[in-house]
Amino acid sequence: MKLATWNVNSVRAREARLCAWLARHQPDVLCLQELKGSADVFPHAAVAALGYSAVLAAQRTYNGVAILSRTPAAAVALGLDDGVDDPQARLVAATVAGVRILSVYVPNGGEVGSDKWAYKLDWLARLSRYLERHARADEPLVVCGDFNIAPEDRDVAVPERWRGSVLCHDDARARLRSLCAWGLVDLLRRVRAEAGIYSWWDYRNLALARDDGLRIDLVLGTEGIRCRDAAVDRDERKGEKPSDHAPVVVELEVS
DNA sequence: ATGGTTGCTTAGCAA
Repeated sequence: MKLATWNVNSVRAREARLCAWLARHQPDVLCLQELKGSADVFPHAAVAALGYSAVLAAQRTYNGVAILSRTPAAAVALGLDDGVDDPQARLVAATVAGVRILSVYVPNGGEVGSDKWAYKLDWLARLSRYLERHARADEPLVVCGDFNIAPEDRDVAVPERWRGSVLCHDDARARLRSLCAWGLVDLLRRVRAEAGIYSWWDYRNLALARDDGLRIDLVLGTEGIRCRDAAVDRDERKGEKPSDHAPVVVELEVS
């Protein structure tokens, strides 16, 4: 199974790029984050013309996640389903070809110490509880998306500058480790150990030209998911009107 | 260095 995850930073602004990318790479599954629009603005017809169907958790203006697949998704579920009154569309789950797939957009967190920061840490704890309630570590499961966390310093071009920030803070990293302790591994790190692999570069300060990036888009998998290959499509960050994130592509084997 | 850029929505917020 070829699976990719991509924060598109508005699906409307990225429709042409999204369709071109799908046609070129033809993944079995593509998880999207930051649709930034209600369900009615999603380009269902355009992706259908390329052979994909999409399921989404969407809202106006902010957030929004989707799972696109060539074989239709089953058992679609939206949100964290924990009784919390939370209008933010940050999780969609579906089963494709026997694999349970979660497309997640973890809160950015604003500034450390802010309300948004508390929401981020709480959201990560709620995601851990979601897995405990709705999933099993001994079944094939992928949790992928924009985690807004660089797991380790090797995932950051200039670790000193980002130390203590919302993307690198120890508390956020600890929540991610807790999530993984349930039974998930960072699949890219099963096949690539080197530093210098990033998935997000700020639009500002010529970050891409200086390769001043962070790897905050992750594909986590249970033991039954083997990763044969993983890479970031850095070229997709270049050219006219790119997202500030590049797609992460993994080749999986399900056992 | 509290800047810088992009997108949504209409000047300000979020990232």
